[in-house]
Amino acid sequence: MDSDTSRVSSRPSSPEGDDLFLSSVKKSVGFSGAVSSTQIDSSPELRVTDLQGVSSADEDAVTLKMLSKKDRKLLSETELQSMRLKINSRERKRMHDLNIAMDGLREVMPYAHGPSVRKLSKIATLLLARNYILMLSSSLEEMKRLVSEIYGGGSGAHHTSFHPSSCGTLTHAAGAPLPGHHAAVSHSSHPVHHPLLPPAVSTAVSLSGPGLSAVRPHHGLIKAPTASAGTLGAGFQHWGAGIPCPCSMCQVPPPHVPGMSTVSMSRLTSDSK
DNA sequence: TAGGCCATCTGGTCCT
DNA sequence: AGGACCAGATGGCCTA
Repeated sequence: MDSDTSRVSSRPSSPEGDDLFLSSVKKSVGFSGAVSSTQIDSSPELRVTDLQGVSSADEDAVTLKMLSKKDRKLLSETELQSMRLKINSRERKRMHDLNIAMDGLREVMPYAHGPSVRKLSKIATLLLARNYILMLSSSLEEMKRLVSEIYGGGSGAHHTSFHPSSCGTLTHAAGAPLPGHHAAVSHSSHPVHHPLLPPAVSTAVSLSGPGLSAVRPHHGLIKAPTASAGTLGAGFQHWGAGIPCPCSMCQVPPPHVPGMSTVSMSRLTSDSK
């Protein structure tokens, strides 16, 4: 959702000017080593976004990286510079890939897409994604429960016939939402259709959530979370209709929404050492 | 002008 | 050894 056109265009997350920079560097600097690596990389005009095409510099960097740290101290300015440039290039590429992934996440988020809409910030994207996943998980659970009640014939229709319609699940599709609930959501300019709900109960996934109070609302697109937004850890919040209901009946933990601690990221676990 | 967001550089650490 | 990952620092752009 590259909605922030002005910003995106003026400051693309993807280094598209690699070739241009490469040529400019070759021209103006020529890898003579006359300019420090800091100067080269920091200068907008001389920024080298991808030096992997520079075979000579690359070879130097590879060769130099085989040397010990002691040896590196003895390296010439040019050699160190080449090394730095290559490392910087890799880091840029890594961050570029991260931004691509972030854009991909934005695209699937229930948020207004369009050239006139500002792009979600990274933190907002992550938090919205989290809330969205929680909402979907809750909805799925509710679906399962409903299906089991319908076809299972169980007597435990604990609240199929009566339940706050604000829960925003299929159970309440025919009901009118509670005023309070909707008031809490109402990103009315960016309605989001609940993936499991008919348009009549479509809702919006709010960014309000743990830590979000510190996130600046995106320039009017995202209403600043109200003080009513509690912590997710204490239970689901009423981010809005369609958001997991906090009532005792609905407050079923999502079918194992993997928290950060359980995500199979060896890196994360190893970091706790 | 202040503050938010971002890209980039950089040095360090960890993993393969 | 080489690369990935991370976090701090820095500076630019944009909006309120």
